[in-house]
Amino acid sequence: MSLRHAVLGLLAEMDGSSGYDLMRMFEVSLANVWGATQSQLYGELAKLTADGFIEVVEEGPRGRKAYGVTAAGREELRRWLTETAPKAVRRDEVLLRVFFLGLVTPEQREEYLRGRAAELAERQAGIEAVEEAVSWGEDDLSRYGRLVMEYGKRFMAMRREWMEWALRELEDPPTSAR
Amino acid sequence: MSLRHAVLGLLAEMDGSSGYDLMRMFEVSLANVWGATQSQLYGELAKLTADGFIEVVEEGPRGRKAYGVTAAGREELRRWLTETAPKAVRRDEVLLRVFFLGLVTPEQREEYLRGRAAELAERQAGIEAVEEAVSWGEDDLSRYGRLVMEYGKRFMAMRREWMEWALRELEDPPTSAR
DNA sequence: CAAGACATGTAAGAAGTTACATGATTGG
DNA sequence: CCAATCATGTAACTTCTTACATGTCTTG
Repeated sequence: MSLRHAVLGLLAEMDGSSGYDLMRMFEVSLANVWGATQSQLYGELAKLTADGFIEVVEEGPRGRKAYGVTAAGREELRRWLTETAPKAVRRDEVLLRVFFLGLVTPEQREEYLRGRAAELAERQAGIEAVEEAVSWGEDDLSRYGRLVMEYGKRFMAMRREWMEWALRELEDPPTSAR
Repeated sequence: MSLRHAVLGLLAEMDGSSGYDLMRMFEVSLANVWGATQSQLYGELAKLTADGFIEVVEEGPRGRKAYGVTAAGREELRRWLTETAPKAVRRDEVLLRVFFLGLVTPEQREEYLRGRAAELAERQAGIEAVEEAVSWGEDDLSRYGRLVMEYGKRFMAMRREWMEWALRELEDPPTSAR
């Protein structure tokens, strides 16, 4: 139930946001760590309201609802952060496919890895664009967002290096039984 | 629908496996790239059979069913590998929480990062145990499994380094506005 | 003969995806 | 005035998780 806490956390740091505001936040800053669709977000806002963790603090034009975290919501967030352990979900379709690369031709293997490397380069460019666009302040979200951003950079660099290594490995296999 | 293809791929490389066999395979070799529960696996086997992608090739003791991939299954696998693009799911609860580290005390922040680092060390030990236990041959699964294993090692090393960096960063913040 | 491994399944519910559906406000 | 952006929601479907349920074979 992490989407719930992602919403709660975001709202705790940006009180008075609307679903639409949060959606953009998910797109730019949270995209790399926890994705959410618009549909999911609005649904979760409704559930959080029903559960008393957030409330509508203001209604604006176009039906805009600004939400705020309640005391119960803050407590829930604290509980989540300090009393529950994150579970590592290990699901990576890119790597899953590497497992089965023996089922295609050598050309397709190489094409695959090169394609993924290209995607990575795109994402790297994307993260750098965000880094420049965002005005990094001294608020908590900026402070910890920077840590996450640095992680993203290291992650992508690591993957790229691995892909280059894997390509070399395919070219020149280290056979013990040549 | 990647679980489907994970099962199909595994079965393509290990024809005649049972649900139980595949389950263990998921636990040891696929655990880091695509997790699956027992329940999901048996369900998927039933669906794959209904769709004609796999078939029961033999029935053994204790109700054991050995499956084999059909021609249609092989074609589906090939199609998936060569004609569809993997989608990068970006969901990492460990990093999500880093985003909200401003909501807890400095002690809790440090405790959090140290705790994750400890978990990582455990996983690293686990992967090394698997590496030693598995008899790496020259078959495809071994060949490409080794690539994935190397990725896992690099991934964990990267995370560990990042955590150490983040801990230093928290201790001694790089404030532009001191 | 008992414990442990082998072996398969079902059911209920939570979470996530995709597509549809609608309408208001604002800036050029 | 029209296009873009703001803004919220619903419905159908798929996928994933957790828990329950049952029974067989092998080995010491």
